[in-house]
Amino acid sequence: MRSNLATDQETVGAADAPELPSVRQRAVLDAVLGLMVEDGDQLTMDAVARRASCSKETLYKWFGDRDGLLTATVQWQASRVHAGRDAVQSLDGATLREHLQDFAVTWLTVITSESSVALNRIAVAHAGSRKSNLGGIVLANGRFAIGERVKPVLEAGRAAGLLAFADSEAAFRTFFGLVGRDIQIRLLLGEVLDLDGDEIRRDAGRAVEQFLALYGRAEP
Amino acid sequence: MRSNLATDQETVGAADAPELPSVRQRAVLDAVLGLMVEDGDQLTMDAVARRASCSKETLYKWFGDRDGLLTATVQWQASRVHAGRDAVQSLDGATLREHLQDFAVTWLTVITSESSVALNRIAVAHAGSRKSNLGGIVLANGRFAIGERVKPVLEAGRAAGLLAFADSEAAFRTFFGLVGRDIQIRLLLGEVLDLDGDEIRRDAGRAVEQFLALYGRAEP
DNA sequence: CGCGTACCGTACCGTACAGTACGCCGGGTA
DNA sequence: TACCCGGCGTACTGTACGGTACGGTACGCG
Repeated sequence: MRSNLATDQETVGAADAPELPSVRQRAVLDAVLGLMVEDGDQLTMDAVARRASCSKETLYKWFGDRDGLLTATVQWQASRVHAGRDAVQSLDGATLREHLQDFAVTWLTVITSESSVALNRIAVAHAGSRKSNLGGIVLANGRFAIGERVKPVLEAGRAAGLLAFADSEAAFRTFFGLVGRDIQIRLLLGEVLDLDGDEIRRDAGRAVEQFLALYGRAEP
Repeated sequence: MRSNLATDQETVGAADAPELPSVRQRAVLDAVLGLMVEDGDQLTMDAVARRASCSKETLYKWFGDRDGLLTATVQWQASRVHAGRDAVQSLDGATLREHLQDFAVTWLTVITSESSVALNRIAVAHAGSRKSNLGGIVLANGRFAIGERVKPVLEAGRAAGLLAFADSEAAFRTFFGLVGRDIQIRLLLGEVLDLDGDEIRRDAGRAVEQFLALYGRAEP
């Protein structure tokens, strides 16, 4: 069921069928991303077609309509973010810390990236008008995806006697708050923060320490 | 040239001059708010004029252009949020807790309100395109305004030996994160959360306890 | 070779919406 | 009474943009 029999690509990203885009289609989606980042409101179908050197008719054939194109773009961007799902075993305090640090760094890197900011802006704007659930998709691939990856780690930490909490969702949300703080909303509202790698690592470290201070147990 | 009495209202909310709107103008701005909340993208100048029973020409006369109207609306909404600035004196542990609880409840109430969500959506969407700094205004009246109100309390708490921190801005940002967590982004992206008063109070209480666990000092 | 298919480029259509022009009314002033 | 003038309603203009139609080109296949 893979691509490259260059025949009859159907509408991509249409709600249920996540049928991955062909190479050419991915190029189009990258063009969309590029336009979003450069100038959020210059995202017209004409501009996309020009940038991607394809015809509008092809865009409509592949993606149905403008919303379809945006949806496909969101999913394409999402698909290259959550790379690996890591199995958790044998946690000691150091590896727990390490895992959490990793998550925090990853998350901060994502939300401070230009493409994430641009994408979230589009999705937020879209959420205002009903129809076409871009916001839901972004949430599912961002906030909720990371939650589903972190919670098993937290639970493993609890199983190993390193953490104490009743509700892993609540614990995760606290972690989320400690990591993100006001960063995302400030970026979305147009403030320029540019954190470099060091700053992100420092921030992540602080968040992890605070989280462990709240939920950690003295290691046996 | 002009008799500057109750006549001759100039353009409102034009960048520098915060010249507060007249009663009639406030009614217009309320109409804008109403439209925003009801259906974010139905916010056309025609719709506003119809809703407020005024002519478009008047809108343009008063507010210059669409951005001016939006800006004035944001400022109008902001002006009725931060009601009182409370002088801080004689903090003991209980009143510190109480103050923080108050801030947290206020903030959660604001960010979960429909008008705030709608307004932030507009501002975020606007921040994508340059020109007209709606995002900055929202930040200044939201995130930063609350920060400026909380930090003196934190510093008073430190002066009273109840809190320990080096940087009040950093401490506040942690507080902010603990209070807001993922709520605002989820709402902006279209999730429906509707927290009632009880839930907000519980949430606020948890955040305050966590903050004090991180920054509190055993009271002498 | 002719035929179908996939796609590009461009011209085109309809509509929505920001912004403008103008006629009319009602109330304040003399 | 006459006359301003602020503001209402509505009709109008220009344009940007989503979506469609169509001609032209390259390529694979019988």
